[in-house]
Amino acid sequence: MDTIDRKIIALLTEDSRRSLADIGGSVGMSVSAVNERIRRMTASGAIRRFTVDIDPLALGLGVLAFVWVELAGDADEQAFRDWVATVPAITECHHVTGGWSYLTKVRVGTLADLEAFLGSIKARGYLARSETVIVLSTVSETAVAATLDHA
Amino acid sequence: MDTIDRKIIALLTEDSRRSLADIGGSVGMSVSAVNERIRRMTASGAIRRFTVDIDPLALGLGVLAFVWVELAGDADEQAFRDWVATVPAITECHHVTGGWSYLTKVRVGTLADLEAFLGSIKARGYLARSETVIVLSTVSETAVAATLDHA
DNA sequence: TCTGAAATCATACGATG
DNA sequence: CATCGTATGATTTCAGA
Repeated sequence: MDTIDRKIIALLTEDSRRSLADIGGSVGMSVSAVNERIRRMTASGAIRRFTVDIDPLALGLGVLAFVWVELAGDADEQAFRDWVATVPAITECHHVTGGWSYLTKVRVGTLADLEAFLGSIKARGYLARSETVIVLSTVSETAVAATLDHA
Repeated sequence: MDTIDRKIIALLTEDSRRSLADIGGSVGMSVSAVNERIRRMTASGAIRRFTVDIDPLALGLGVLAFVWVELAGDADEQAFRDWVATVPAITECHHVTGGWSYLTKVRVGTLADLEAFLGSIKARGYLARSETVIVLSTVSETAVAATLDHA
């Protein structure tokens, strides 16, 4: 993972449909060298996958919220984690420091959907308490490799 | 945006390097029809871009934190938003309901970097107060279109 | 890592329902 | 108007050095 790899990642992050020739021109390398580097980064897991960035609104997911969760004392933590992975509305779930156990990021279509979602967590008995913060607007939401200097 | 469009999005989210022929086989359509649909969704903004999903660790970004921000009473809110967009460490920034003004998601290499980052916010005079929550582990972090049923 | 050939693919176009 | 089949130019892939 050298400077050239990082530059390739930055270029692919911008547009992963760029041709190998195009990328090669930007980093001063041949098509096959670039191809080999991408293959290696994909194999090592540095590049997790080639994907598309979708506008949530296009999928009818106009409501974004963060839900803080404190698990009930008798809750099965592993069962909670397994369940989280199966719920489409939960796009992120992090185990965090501070007064709460988990922070989840939730995307749903309407506030009614959000209410239903919160109800389903409660119904499963995972919750000791929770707090929901609704996003009014998003200032920025960028990929991890937006730039090359991250000092 | 019908069922077939959503299926195409789901397939591209999994692997955007799939060939049009492959996708066409999955949705029962010709190469040209699939191509036209992808072109249309890209033009309309439903597909924002083709990109790669990068492992933050591969870029040396091993520390993830959420920072709650309450802007100072005399802070220039637009200046804050503009500044946020220029800081590589800030991967997300949302205007939220509740006791805080903004929730930011921050990725840095080390806790020292995190400390430096917090210092730079303070130095700019934006803050009335802030609270930092550090992520211990991430249970899930999926794309928005992971499935087709989001009811 | 490069060059060059071979295979695969995306794209454009006219036709069809 | 969306979809299709075909032709063509571009692109990825793979061999050998």
